[in-house]
Amino acid sequence: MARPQSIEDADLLTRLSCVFRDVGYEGASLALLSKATGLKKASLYHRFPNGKQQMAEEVLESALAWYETNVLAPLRSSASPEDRVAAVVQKLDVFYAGGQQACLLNMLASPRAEPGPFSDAIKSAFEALLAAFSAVARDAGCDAKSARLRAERAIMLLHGSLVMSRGLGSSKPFKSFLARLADNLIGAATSNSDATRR
Amino acid sequence: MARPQSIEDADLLTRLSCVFRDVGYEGASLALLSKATGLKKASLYHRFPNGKQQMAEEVLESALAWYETNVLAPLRSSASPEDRVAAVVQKLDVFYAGGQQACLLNMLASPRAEPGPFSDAIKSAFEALLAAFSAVARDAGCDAKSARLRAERAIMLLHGSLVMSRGLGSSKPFKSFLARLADNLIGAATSNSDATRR
DNA sequence: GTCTATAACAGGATAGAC
DNA sequence: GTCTATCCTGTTATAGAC
Repeated sequence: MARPQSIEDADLLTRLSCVFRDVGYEGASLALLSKATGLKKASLYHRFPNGKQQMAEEVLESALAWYETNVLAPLRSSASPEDRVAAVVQKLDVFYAGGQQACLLNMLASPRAEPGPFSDAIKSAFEALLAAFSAVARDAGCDAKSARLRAERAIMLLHGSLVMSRGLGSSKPFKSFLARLADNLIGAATSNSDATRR
Repeated sequence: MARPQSIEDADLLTRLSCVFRDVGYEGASLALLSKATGLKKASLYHRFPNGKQQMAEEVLESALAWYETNVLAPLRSSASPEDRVAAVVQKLDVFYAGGQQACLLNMLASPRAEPGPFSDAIKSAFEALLAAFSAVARDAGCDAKSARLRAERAIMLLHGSLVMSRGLGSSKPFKSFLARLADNLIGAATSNSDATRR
């Protein structure tokens, strides 16, 4: 080609992602996105003909692909539950930059129930993580019901810790979540007696 | 006065609050705020000379006052820990409309660490809730350290359940959080042995 | 593929009539 | 106190040169 891309697709999406995660969809102006990527607005439109919405869509898609590879797949591996969770803890720490980067699922969520261009992707992302966490808890000895409860709780703790970290301006809540994830998910899983306990 | 207010302050703040909670600060355009309140833009500026920021500030202030009266004060009352938590569960269900309304602490939070006009209020709101939850856990028999961990966990679960409810378009996660709050906060509080457990 | 320039519009904010 | 009308800036989006 005459003129090469001045920035690779992957890098581009990463930089766009940072903006959306920092300020959300409405807050992400083209000026901001342009500055973050080093590309002028017109160049961004060349890469993303449908504008900001397409950028957010591809950023989300890319993030979910990363999640699938680095979080969901390891959770489904044949390693021991302990090893799987330990690996995922590492990846989550990277993905959320130690609690300093918010989650797109929160920042791109739609008002109340329904519509929004991202609702479907967000919903299925939650469901996929729920299923993957449930599976590892079951493999650790939980019955189906308590495994699902633990998975649900783990997701709540993940997102809650991110919200709290952002609100307090400290990564401590997120770090604390990571430190306790294994225990929450697969600790003392005696397959019974925990459906109604903490 | 010649012309009476067409809407009372409290009602006005409630309606503004709904918009900010639904779409966040950036997403809350004056057009949206105007439609939600029935007041034209100029009228909103008459009530809030500093514009949108002042609206958000007063909405936040008002929400925190409600929280103080209906959540924090009951948590500090002299009733039994069980009764205090039960009362708060009721109030939280109302405040978050059964999980259908997001939390301002999440929707008004600033990018990354620092600045933002709401950061300080948000931070101290988290700290106040942390202290109040801790106190009730201590009164239920937890030692200081595990009480604080339980309080932190409860806040994570609260906000995580709200994020999850919004993402899934279902109030189930929030309802599930409410159902387990008492157990998480004051269940089986034997004052020891739970600092490193789930 | 990237840029400068600009169009078309929405957003926040104000002036002044009633 | 509320309104209509208006201003100005920032935002999204496109055209066309290089």
